Amino acid sequence: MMTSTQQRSQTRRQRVLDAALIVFANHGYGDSAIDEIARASDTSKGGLYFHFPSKQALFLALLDEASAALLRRVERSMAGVTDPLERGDAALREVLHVFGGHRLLARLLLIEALGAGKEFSTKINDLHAAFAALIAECLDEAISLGRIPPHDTQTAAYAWYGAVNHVVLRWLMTGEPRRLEETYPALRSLLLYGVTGAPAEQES
Amino acid sequence: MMTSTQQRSQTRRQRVLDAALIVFANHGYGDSAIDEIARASDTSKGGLYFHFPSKQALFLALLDEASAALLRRVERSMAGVTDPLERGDAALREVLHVFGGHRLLARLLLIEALGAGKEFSTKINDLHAAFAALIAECLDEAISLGRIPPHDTQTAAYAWYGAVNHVVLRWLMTGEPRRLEETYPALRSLLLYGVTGAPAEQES
Amino acid sequence: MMTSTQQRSQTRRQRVLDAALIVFANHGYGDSAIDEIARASDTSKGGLYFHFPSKQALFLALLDEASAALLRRVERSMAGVTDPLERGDAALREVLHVFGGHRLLARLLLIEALGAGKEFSTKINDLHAAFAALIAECLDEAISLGRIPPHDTQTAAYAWYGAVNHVVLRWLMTGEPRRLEETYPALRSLLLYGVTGAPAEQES
Amino acid sequence: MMTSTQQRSQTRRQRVLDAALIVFANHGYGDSAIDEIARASDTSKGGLYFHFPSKQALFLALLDEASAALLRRVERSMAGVTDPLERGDAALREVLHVFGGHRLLARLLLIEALGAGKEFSTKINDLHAAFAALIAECLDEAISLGRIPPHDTQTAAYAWYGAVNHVVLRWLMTGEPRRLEETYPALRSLLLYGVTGAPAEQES
DNA sequence: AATGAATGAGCGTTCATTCAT
DNA sequence: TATGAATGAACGCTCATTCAT
Repeated sequence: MMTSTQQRSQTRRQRVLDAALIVFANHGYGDSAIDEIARASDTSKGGLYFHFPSKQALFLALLDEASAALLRRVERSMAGVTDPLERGDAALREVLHVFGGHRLLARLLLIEALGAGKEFSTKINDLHAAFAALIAECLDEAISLGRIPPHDTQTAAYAWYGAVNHVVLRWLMTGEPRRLEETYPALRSLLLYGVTGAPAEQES
Repeated sequence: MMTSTQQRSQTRRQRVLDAALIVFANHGYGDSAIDEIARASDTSKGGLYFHFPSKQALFLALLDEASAALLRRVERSMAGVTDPLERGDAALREVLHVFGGHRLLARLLLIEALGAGKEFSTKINDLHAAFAALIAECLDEAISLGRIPPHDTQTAAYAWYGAVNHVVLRWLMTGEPRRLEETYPALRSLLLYGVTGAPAEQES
Repeated sequence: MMTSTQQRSQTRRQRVLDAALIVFANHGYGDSAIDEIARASDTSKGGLYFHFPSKQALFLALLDEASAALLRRVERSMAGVTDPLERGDAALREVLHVFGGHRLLARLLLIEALGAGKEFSTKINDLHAAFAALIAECLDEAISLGRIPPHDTQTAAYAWYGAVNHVVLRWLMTGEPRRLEETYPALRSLLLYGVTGAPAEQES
Repeated sequence: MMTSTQQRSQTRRQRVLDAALIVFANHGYGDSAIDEIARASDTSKGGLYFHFPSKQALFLALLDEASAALLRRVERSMAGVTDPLERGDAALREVLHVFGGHRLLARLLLIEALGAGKEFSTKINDLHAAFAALIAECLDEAISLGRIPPHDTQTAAYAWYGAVNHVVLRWLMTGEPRRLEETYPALRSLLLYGVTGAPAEQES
């Protein structure tokens, strides 16, 4: 049970994280000033430093939270879907849905976290690896079920995620297409059947 | 005909660009000091500023040069290949080959240029768009030849490039696989046939 | 009521202004380094920038303060003197007295502020205009009282102030005369009666 | 007799001085770049340094030339005028005439030369002293002729010149009055008779 | 817990001057 | 004589971090 003091502390901590998302996602890590985040969280610089020991730690905490939120939602959308390929499909839909609804989250994870320096690579690596594991698991299960032929599921999983990411990136940087989720059919088709398309329906 | 003074000037300009690639690719744009680039090019800071009016201009010139070199090589590898799908295949091989042989180039274009700030988005957008156009052209031609079914070639082209990029990214950040070009078969298969694999030979 | 923190902050702000007067007046605006002003105020560079957003702003604040102080003293010396010509006389005495006692203030306002660039012209213009207005007011009143004949009081007022300034300038640059206030009789006579001297007493 | 090579050298030297007047008068000493003067004189930086050993030397040469030209014209206008007070009057008219027709010269001598640093004070002092000597000589002669009563001619001469300067300054900084020479009557009256005006015409 | 004044290392940029050609 | 590439010291300013209150 939390005392009200602890609650207020948590609230403020969250306010800082919220502001940090906005500021970091808009200016990038290097061009974001602690001052601005403090101002945006209605806190003083000293207050911010009470909750986070350094700018780096704040950014890492933000990446942690953002990655975890994204993964949680994707995992939940996959839970309960028994067919492995449909599970991958659910992941695809959810990624597009989440990023499509959280432009800032997308900017943070796909753009700003990358160029922020080696200190953060690990975090981003972890996220990529977690996603790849999620997808690779689907593929491996599909293979073991004989639904798809065996292949290098590691590389395929990374490629799968990269394809999605890059489409999100285009949306972030050019604004096209207007609604990110419009890309779902094309992505689904490419990932399932490649550019050569679905196999001709049997029974010609 | 060039005077020897002009020749030395060009040489020095190139030395600066070479050093800039190394420094920017290793530390990122924000964490690279002009001082360090000057030192690495065996030049004075003032000398560097004689050739490039600002840090930003230097980075942009480097991005220009790197993008152009990459595109040139990929386009050359596609030239003369008549079959559109084989042309895409050639592009895939060449991208893996170039990046596999130029880790710094890969870091610069895939990692550091992204997070360096809005001023550089345009340049990176241009590169992405140029690649997408190259691939979309292959796909469109393949469609018009009846080799593959019609679909959203824009999105597919971005996804195609994104899949490749992300595999390169894994290689850059984790070192796996040891030789980037090992990913070629898996990527080729995924892009052509998706995760469901090549259609069973038809035996017409 | 001020907290002691705020008090110390005000103190430090004033220390910076004091040091700025010394440094700017001795080296001129362009040749004064912010570092030196910081050192002279027993402050860090960052501390200085906390109180003044730029070198220019610091110089402007200093000009503001110095101009206001000078004007305030001259206006006070004129207050309560009913005869307009005696009021002008009081202004003359006070200007010589203030500048004679504040060599740095004189250097700042008469020498360094002029050549510091167009950004500061406005400030100096304002000071000149305020002085001219003060004098022109005396002259206009004297005219309306019939004490002196009507003439171009604007130009006369600027000339009046210019005559004084230039004598101060000589004192600043050559050190002559030793005590600036020695110039009072000659200036008074020139301004009142010109080089042709006082009219022969009328003995009505 | 000059060889054509020497002539060309003199020409170029003069071109540099002409450009320097424009650039220094417009930006001030500190904010003028040697580069810009070189460009404005259709010369290279190295070429400029052939004629003048340093920026300081160039500025000094320019001040020398400008001061000498001004003094020469004023002295010529006074030559041949026998009445000492009319000689002062001629000087006044000529100063207003020269500055009124050479805004850049006026800026250079009255504004930019002052704040340019201690190195140039001597030059400006010399100019002021020369002017004061010119005026003081008139006054002394007028006194010895009994035309005006004896007084501190040194201070009066400086004040005389300062009054004129300040009116020129107002014209430079505010643009008023439109034609500088319009200030002549007011200045003449002030300098001759002071603010109390011409002695009442005899025979009232 | 929170404030905000203060610190100081570090950076991008400028520019008078030099010098090989 | 003249060119312009090169030098390097110096400067204004920023900002993550600290700390007295």
